[in-house]
Amino acid sequence: MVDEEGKPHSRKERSLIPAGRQAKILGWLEAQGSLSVQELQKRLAVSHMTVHRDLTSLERLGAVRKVRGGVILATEAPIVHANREQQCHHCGMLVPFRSEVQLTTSQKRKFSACCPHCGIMMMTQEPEFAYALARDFLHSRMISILEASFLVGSAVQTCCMPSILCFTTADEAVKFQKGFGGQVMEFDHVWTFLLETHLKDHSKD
Amino acid sequence: MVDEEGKPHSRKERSLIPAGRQAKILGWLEAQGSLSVQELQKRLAVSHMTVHRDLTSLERLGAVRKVRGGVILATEAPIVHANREQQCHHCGMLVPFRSEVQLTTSQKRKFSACCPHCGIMMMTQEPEFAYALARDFLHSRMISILEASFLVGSAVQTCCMPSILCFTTADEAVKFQKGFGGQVMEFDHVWTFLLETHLKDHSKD
DNA sequence: CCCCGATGTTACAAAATGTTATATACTGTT
DNA sequence: AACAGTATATAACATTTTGTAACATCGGGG
Repeated sequence: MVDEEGKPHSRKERSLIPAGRQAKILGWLEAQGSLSVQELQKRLAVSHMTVHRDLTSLERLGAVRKVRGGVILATEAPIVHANREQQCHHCGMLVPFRSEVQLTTSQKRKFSACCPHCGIMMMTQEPEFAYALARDFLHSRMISILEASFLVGSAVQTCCMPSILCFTTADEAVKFQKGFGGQVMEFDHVWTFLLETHLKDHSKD
Repeated sequence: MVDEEGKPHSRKERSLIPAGRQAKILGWLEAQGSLSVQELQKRLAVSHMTVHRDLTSLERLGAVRKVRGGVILATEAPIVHANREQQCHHCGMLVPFRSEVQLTTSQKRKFSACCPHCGIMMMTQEPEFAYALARDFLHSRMISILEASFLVGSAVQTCCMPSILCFTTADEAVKFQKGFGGQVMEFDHVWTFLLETHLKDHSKD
């Protein structure tokens, strides 16, 4: 890359070290959601390969997601994970598409659970899980488990007992409850409910 | 290649990467419900083909529905996500896991439909289809479509309109109806209902 | 001096985009 | 209803852009 100064390999006046560049990239991303490699190349005044190397580092850290043409924040990445033959990290059964829960640790490591029951239990036992997605029972969307509403103990059985179904809104949970019974709960409520249930179970023996 | 003003292939300063464009489209759709291809072409400053390609991507993810002239939000979130890359033989969309229908001809040839709507329409038009399985909406089992009960026009939208959900028993269909409305029908009833609907459409003249 | 890490350069394959041509659906007129 | 005219969608192709790999260059530290 030849510029005003001249020489192709003029690196002397780089204002930023790699860590500084990457911090800047993250800051910009927070502000605008996505950035193109072209744009970054210009802003940082480095070659496109250096940009790619920075992005690869950030991606390894789990902070961003490389997409063709640039980067987006990892938190905005579309969930397009194919449902492979994956085992629940709590009970070991194969994860059904319908009730899948994806958990992410603070170090961005990913785990799967077979249903909200196992997913929330994993969260109670491992504070590492900062973040989790659950699949909405009606629409099959993945939604934040913290925002979801749940129907506990309805007539619709899932893999684990009591069955816990996940809904995007409390309204839909209530509508479903009309036909199939059970108890509508928010996340915190399910959390304490499960803890109590399992404590009871354990103290029985 | 022409240069000066009207260069056919001048893409120099694209401000957004594909992922960014698609995010914008979704954002706008959230705000206004529908957008024309023309409008998007202008706003994003790309060719209509690029708009079409973006919309096709989003449609494959299940986020939007392409209609002639533009795109609408798949508001009540269509049941998304195909496990495999299989197309409905009736409408061509990717077959969602949730509402899949498998049809078998008397010569044992197999076809897929995206939902009971398309599946039953295929059966009305092709007497070859001796046999079909549909996926139960609650339990995700495949059951004989002839034995199933259906809930037509409930508040839960699927890929095609009116939405048709498939249940193993009429009892479950009725329970579901309590919360989400619609009309419970057996197979024959759905068959005539669909024929009437489509005849009406065609014989308006 | 040579090694090592970071960076730039180049080359090439893959993806994205635009252009054009053609098929398909709408519109309005008769 | 039939027709032509218009707009939109799709397909095929050419060009540009991008990603990756391999290698070259710079600068610092033993």
